[in-house]
Amino acid sequence: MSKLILIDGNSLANRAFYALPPLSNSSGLHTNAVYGFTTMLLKLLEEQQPTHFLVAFDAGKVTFRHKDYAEYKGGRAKTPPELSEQFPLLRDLIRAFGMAQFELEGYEADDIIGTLTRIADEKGDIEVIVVTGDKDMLQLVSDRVKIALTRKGITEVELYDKALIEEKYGLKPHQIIDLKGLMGDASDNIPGIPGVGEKTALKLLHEYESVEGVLENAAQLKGKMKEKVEQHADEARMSKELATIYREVPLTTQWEELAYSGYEGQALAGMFRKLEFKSLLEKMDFSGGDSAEAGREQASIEAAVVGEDDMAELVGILPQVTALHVEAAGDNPHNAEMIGLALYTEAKCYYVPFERLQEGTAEAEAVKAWLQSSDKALAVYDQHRAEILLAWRGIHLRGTEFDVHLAAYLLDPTESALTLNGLTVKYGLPALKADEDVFGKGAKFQIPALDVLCDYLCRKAAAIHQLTEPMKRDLEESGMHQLFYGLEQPLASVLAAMEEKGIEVDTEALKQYGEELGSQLETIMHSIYDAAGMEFNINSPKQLGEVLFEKLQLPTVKKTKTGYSTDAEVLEKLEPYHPVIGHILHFRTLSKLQSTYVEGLLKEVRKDTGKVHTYYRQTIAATGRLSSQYPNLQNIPIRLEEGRKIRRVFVPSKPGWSILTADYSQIELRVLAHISQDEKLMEAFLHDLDIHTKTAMDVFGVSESQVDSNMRRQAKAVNFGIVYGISDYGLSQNLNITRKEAAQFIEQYFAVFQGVRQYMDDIVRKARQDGYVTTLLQRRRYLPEITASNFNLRSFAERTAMNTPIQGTAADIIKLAMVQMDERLKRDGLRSRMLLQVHDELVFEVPEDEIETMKTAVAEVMENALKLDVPLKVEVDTGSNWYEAK
DNA sequence: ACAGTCACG
DNA sequence: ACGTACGTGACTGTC
Repeated sequence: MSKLILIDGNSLANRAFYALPPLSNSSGLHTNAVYGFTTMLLKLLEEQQPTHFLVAFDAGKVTFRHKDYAEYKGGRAKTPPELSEQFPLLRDLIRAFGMAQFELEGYEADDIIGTLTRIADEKGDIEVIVVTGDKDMLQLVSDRVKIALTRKGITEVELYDKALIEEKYGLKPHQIIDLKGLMGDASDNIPGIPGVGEKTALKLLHEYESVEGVLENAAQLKGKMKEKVEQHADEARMSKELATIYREVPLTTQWEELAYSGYEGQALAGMFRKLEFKSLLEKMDFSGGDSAEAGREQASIEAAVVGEDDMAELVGILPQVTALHVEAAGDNPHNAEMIGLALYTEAKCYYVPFERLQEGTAEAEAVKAWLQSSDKALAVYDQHRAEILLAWRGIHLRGTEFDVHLAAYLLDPTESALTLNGLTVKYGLPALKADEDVFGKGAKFQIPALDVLCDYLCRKAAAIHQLTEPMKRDLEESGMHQLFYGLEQPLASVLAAMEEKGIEVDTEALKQYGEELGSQLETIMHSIYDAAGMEFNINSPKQLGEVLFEKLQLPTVKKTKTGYSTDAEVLEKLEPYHPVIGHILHFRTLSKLQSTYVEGLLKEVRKDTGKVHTYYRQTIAATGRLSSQYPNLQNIPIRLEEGRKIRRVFVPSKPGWSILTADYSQIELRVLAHISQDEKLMEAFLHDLDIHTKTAMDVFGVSESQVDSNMRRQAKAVNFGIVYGISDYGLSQNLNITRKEAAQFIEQYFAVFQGVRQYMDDIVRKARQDGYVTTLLQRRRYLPEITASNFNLRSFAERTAMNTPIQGTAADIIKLAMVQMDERLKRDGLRSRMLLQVHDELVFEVPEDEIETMKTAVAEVMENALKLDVPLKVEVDTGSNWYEAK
């Protein structure tokens, strides 16, 4: 017996679209409907094992139903673009599944399906399952035909046969159209009889069988009901007609064309890769088939653990090694436990437990020398991390030519995982396990048996090798070749060196500061308990909320998902109401300093060196900035004097040396001036004016002497807003003014800085057109949500489109300066060392005799790192610690 | 693991 | 009308 599955394509696509959260691939295509559709198809194939398959689609805007009834489906919301753009993908997907698909101008999918079920009914010897979200289709149910109605979600369906319809409605399948004739259907704009809903309609049908039966017997009805039925008889007849599926569509399709014999793995895998359905790719087994190019099956690879006696063989094959992987346990490479190295050659892969390199044998030394030699071109995964790991063990890795991790970041900086496993999926390479699956996670972390470990790490090295060519191609295609080789890759080594060097912390001073904070906190804590009249955990927002808003009955300003908001903004508004508020604000400030900057920092100081070694993350921030961890040295307090004092504990590592800081002044606004070519803004920087004062003069239309501190403050906020991708709401929040006033400021700003307005308009348009924005150095960020119909998502993407080229170009510039400064220090044989980067600031430690040289050199390098049409300005300062150098 | 809060540019 | 300024990381409390 044959089994035919008929899919109502439009209905299912809609279902999937609204049932699933937004989802898009890296080129900005929305894919949630396609994803839902895919899971549905896979489930049907597995559970039903059909012999025939067809997906039917609606075609043409106007069907015969519109000709009969112009309002048909009127008032229905237009299909959002996020969905309509998925239909072509859906077509491709069905093709990749090897299934028949069909549409016919002037007919809807349900008419095609209705016609096929009629043919099946006549033909006999076949079972049909129709999959749809449309209850009307129940009218097609027969002995041979069942309807699978989607329930919540997408893959869950309820299978209706005659018995179930009888049980649920007490109706025969053909009476479904009578039901709809009476009750109508708001979503298709089918009227029915007003005031008749499902309950009444069913009662009437149980009594009179059909619409016609009800109308004939209208006289027997009572009161309002009688009136309604008589008045709307024509609507009822028409509604029934509209609801009736047309089952005589002139189909030319031959039965054989619907035959389904399964999909071809490579075609489907290719489609999944295009759509970036990573979880499906990983879950499904696409092996088999005759394709020589492996597919995703776990090919067996030649892998060997290098034992003490095998070192000579290893040394022999070193020239053939093309890929290297360094594995260690722990997130922080500065204190991670080394596991070992995997060295890949075309013929065989070698796993080298790290102990092999520490045996002091001639062979071990040869391997170390090889690692440090520039005379090779290896592919690696995360060169920066590998360099740090090896550097702590006295090995200075060189000769790395390509880094698939760093390349993956440039190709899509918003991708959060960037795991090797994820990359193999994306590039259709043999499956690789996730680290978590091999090592376990958190407390369960465990290094597996040697053979498992060897196999896994060798597979990693093989994957790195195989990813290299396609990823280089992609980098080239997106114009980021130079960014990679000229900037990011050299930077990785510069960062590793800075981090390994570390920065000295005066732990005694830090502890003393901690004690002062501790006694102050103690005092404030008691003041708070006294003022509140009770003791509670001030650090608990929940308890604090209860005290302030329930016990003390203070007015609630703002709420969070879970309760009352007690953040600084709220507390500042409450300050006049109760003396406890001021204490709480102060307590918060000091307790933050104590926990994060005293205790937190002390934990990160290495006992052996007395230094902290932050880990700069080069592949985290979507804009191209660095981030800093363990500890984060990019958010050390400065704005408030109390916190700023922390900076005193960051000191030079040698007596008599100084800390030198160099800040870019207004780098983002200068970048904006260059990108937008705005005349006024460029002129301001060409004359090196105080940009906020100048903005105030222009926006408020006053002379320099008339600009008071408040005007300057407001102008400064406007400038910030411009950089962030301005909105009146955001500015109004920041300045505590009304939205209208904020909108006025913005309008006045744009009236003066017309080039900036032009840039903002252009960049958003370009983002919509290309799906991404770029920095001056071609760093790219995709913004799939720029075309969203959801206002919030779209607005966010628009602001990001405005901000990313600015913030990202500033990041490009300081990165360039770092690489150039590193070269400069080497070239001039200076002893000064670069210690930190804080987005627009570099920190060095310098010996006394290099202070003047360095002041000049740093400013020169930073100011000329990239030539813009406005000058870059750098302010340099020195002092005995980070606090004094500013 | 997540939410709330707050430190920085 | 919609409701957020852009980009990060660390700590505490709570579930």
